Amino acid sequence: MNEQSEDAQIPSLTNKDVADVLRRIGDLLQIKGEVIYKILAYRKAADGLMALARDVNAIHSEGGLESIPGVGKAIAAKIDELLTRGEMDFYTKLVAEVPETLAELMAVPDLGPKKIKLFWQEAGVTTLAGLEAAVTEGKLRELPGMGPKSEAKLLDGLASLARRSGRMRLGDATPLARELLETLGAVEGVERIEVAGSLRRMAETVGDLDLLAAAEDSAAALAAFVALPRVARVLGHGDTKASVEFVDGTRAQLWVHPPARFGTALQYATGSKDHNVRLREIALAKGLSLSEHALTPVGHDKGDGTDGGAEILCASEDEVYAALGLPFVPPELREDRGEVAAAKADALPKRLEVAHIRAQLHNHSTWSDGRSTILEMAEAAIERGFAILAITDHSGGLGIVQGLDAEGVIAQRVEIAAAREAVGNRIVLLHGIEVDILADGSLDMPDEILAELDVVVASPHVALRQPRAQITERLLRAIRHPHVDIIGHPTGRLLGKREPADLDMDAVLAAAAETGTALEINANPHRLDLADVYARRAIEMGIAISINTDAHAPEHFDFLEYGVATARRGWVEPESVINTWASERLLAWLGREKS
DNA sequence: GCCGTTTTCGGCCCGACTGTTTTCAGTCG
Repeated sequence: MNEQSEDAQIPSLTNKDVADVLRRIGDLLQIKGEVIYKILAYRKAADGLMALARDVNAIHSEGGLESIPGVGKAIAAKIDELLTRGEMDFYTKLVAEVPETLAELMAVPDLGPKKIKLFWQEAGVTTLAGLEAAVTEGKLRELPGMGPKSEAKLLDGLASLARRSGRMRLGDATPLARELLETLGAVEGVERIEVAGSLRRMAETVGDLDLLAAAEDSAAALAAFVALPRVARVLGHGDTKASVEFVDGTRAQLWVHPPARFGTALQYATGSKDHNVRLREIALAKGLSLSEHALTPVGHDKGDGTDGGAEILCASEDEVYAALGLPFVPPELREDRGEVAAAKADALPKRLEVAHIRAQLHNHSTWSDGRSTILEMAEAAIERGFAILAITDHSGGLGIVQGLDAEGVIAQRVEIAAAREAVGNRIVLLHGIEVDILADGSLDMPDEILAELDVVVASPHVALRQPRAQITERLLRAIRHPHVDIIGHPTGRLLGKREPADLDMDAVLAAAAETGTALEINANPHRLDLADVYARRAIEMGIAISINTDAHAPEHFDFLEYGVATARRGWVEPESVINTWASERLLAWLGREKS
């Protein structure tokens, strides 16, 4: 267990808390007018903390802060101060100089550090409310670079900020993007169209939708894009790209490039920014400058137009990576988390595919909160080609959900048997349970019942806000329980709604590794729990991963692609995922004696 | 402020778009 907060004065800070402070420092320094690279360093350090699979407090107590990517001597000293004293002198002095609330203005679209500084110093604007008042009262009108359009843009931006509810979940963005691809793909002259950006990298949440089309003439595609019925406002419309805001506040942009340059353009637009920086470094080492348009020999005069033959055009991303001497790097890995080095060494993870998943081990029926009968779920699973389906209804302690008690489980056997009869040898139907991990760490079902079930998924549902020591101990008890095969959605997070439980993940992962208990990547797009970074650390520790859709109805099996994507982003290979195993092997594993 | 099969110092992307500009500044990705 993590020793911390012995001094009750100092609140325990999460990785996100520390990252937020660093990010705010970056914003305030930028408003102050500090050199851009110092600002970028703070943001990079914040990113490094967010990508961490370990608790920063644990790393701190080991003296390893500088091992965090983007954290060097200076930032490490500042984090140390923050974690040790709960305060950071540098930050205290900074906010005395630059009002802390100015950082929130950075979220206003089309408002950046220069204007914020101007408004602050010349008009006393320090808050969002103050900005709105200043615009409305015309106080900003006479400032340099301001005009009527800029005023209107600020009011628009403020309204848009108030409307926007943060980032979209992958599961919401994907169907929307597919619809857009279909519509825009049908536009005359569009030869190809793809999603790009964080959506193509299958990040768990997406800020806006990036689309990229290949066409010789960009005008038609861009015109169709800004004329989409769901467009509320056109934010920009140029020769090669346009950006819009939909009626629901979602923002989207479309780039159009010639087909011969589609590869570099797609690579560029997919990012991540840091991955692209790595690639450009490699390109430069080869005497090439990489842009969205082409690979251009350094020194090549782009201005005179007479020497254009020297450009290397790439119609596909394969060609871009090949030109750099690298194998294709799948988009999900492009986060600058070591994938470029792995590509160089030809050591990229084996790619997990949806088709590798043969078993679904966490599913519900009408016996708890599912919408379909056991047989309906089984038939749907057969249709999708699964070899094994486990029905794992909730145990009773959930309160809101009508779950099963011991008698209910026994009664359910009859229907399981009937369903097995009906499906014959078309699928292996397992009788399992999703047993609740109660607030005290005990399981909501007698051991003798659990012992007889084919699969036991143990999940936390209630009291997720317990203090770290308590909720961690609770999970550890479940992990060590002899009959628990899989821990379902281990942190209990709901994207955009509920923060993950304050778990000591080091302890959780160590216990899972020691006992051979599998950890779930829950593919429900509201959860995606474990998150990619933890999944990656889990497989490094030899922990078995189970990817499950937690289906409450047949169509929920479609969530599988999100779970698989999360696993890929965690560098998980097929072998580490028990759902990919041959049936005999998986059944033997489920029937094993735990250590 | 970070980082290194290109460096312990000198890089760290730069082009598109908009609005205010008569030649450029700010923002964004």
